[in-house]
Amino acid sequence: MINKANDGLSTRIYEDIKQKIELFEFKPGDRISETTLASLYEVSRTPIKHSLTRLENEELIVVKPQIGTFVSKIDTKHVHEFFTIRMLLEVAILDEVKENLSQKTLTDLQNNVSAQEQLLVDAETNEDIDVSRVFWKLDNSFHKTIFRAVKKEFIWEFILSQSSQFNRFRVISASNDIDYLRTKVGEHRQIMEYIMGEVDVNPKESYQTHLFGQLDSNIDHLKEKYPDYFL
Amino acid sequence: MINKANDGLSTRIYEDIKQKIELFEFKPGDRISETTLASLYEVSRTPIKHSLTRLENEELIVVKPQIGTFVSKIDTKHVHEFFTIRMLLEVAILDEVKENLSQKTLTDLQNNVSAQEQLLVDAETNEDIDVSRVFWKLDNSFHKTIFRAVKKEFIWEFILSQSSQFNRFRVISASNDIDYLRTKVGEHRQIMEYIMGEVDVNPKESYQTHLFGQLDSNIDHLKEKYPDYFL
DNA sequence: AACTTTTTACTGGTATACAAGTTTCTTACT
DNA sequence: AGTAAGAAACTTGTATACCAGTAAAAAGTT
Repeated sequence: MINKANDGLSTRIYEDIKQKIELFEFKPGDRISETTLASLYEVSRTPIKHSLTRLENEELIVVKPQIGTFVSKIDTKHVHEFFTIRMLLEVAILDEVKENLSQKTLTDLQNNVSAQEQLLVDAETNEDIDVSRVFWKLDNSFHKTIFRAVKKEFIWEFILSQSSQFNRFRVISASNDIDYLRTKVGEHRQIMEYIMGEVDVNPKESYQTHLFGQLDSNIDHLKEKYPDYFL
Repeated sequence: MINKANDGLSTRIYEDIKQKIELFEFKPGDRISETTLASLYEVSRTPIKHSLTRLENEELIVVKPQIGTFVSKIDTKHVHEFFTIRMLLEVAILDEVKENLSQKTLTDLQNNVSAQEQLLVDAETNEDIDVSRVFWKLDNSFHKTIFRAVKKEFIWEFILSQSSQFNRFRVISASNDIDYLRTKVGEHRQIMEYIMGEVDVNPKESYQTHLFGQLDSNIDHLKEKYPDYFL
């Protein structure tokens, strides 16, 4: 293998494998041996092992010595916990956002939510658009805007850095269940209206009631549909 | 989120190096080459590299290809951000704790805070006791109790798993500044009294005011004392 | 046929040799 | 002495060979 002055042969491989896992090209439970990957990428086992170590730390794979390396199954308990932490952090800053609401933040949020709602309408009549991909891009932007409004983007960055496990869950959720997206959009509108002072009820309550209920029923539904993907 | 991993050679080495870094046996900025470590532990570079990869993911070391491997300097921005997230999560559940306060939780917290306050008294008259070590053990127990009270221990476990960077800061803080500990104990009593309903003021406000101020002045003080340890 | 033993192929863990880039010291020249 | 070119001593990155343990297929035994 030619060495092309890279600071990142193993980094590129790491990112590629990670993407394959998150897009279910490598499915939960799949065996991915070091030698197989080495011949796939036409490198030796060394950079592969380096990549796998990082993926193991993110719990996207499980290495069983002398037995094999496997794509980890999705731990729904972890998904639920991640979701809880993410919710707590966001709700925790909402009042601060409300107090420091700038015009720019407001229009950003309004435009974003409008785009989300329009996407749902378009999805009804047009099968072609990649609803999932577009939605999660808007979703990411929505939440980042909120944290940026109080100069705490780092919290959102932190959440993203911990979301490897959740990402897979998100992919199979959104791609098949438009009702799930509808609930998320409703949630976003609710958050925005709370920030704008149009409603007084703290979103934390509704999170805890029907939104977590929605998450749990979604988990149950996906467990039936893809029983092999879950722990 | 904690990686249990295999209890193998490289895992033991990983934990040993990690401890050496957190206890400043390997100081921020120190060069720790793979070959040096290999001869130190009397193994080859392979398991060393495996360990270093994991430490690199936790940002406890920085690897510069073809140049060297260095113990990372403490990023005070990260410490501040970590502290913010930790505070937000804890404050976010306080009201829930207050509503579901059990007798056991209450006595656990009271005993814990009493032990902390007694420790401060003892520290005045007895130079021998390892104040730092005892305090942080009590501190850990205090916070874990709070999260357990609402069946959310996983949040505290999550916080701990992200605390590598913060741990080093904690070590040099506590070992030299009893005033810092005094503030922390006061903070703990305040949290407990809020949960007990004895005071109505939400601890979030006091966090934001003098406790974060205390943190910042502590950072400044440590930066003067150990200029080489910080970024 | 059913059970036990042995072989074989595969796995990740480790040690080692070499490649490629950086730094530092040495050497040669002015 | 001062400067610049060059050799030598580092560094981590990668490839490869071998080790130890697992598991399943193959062979032997009853």
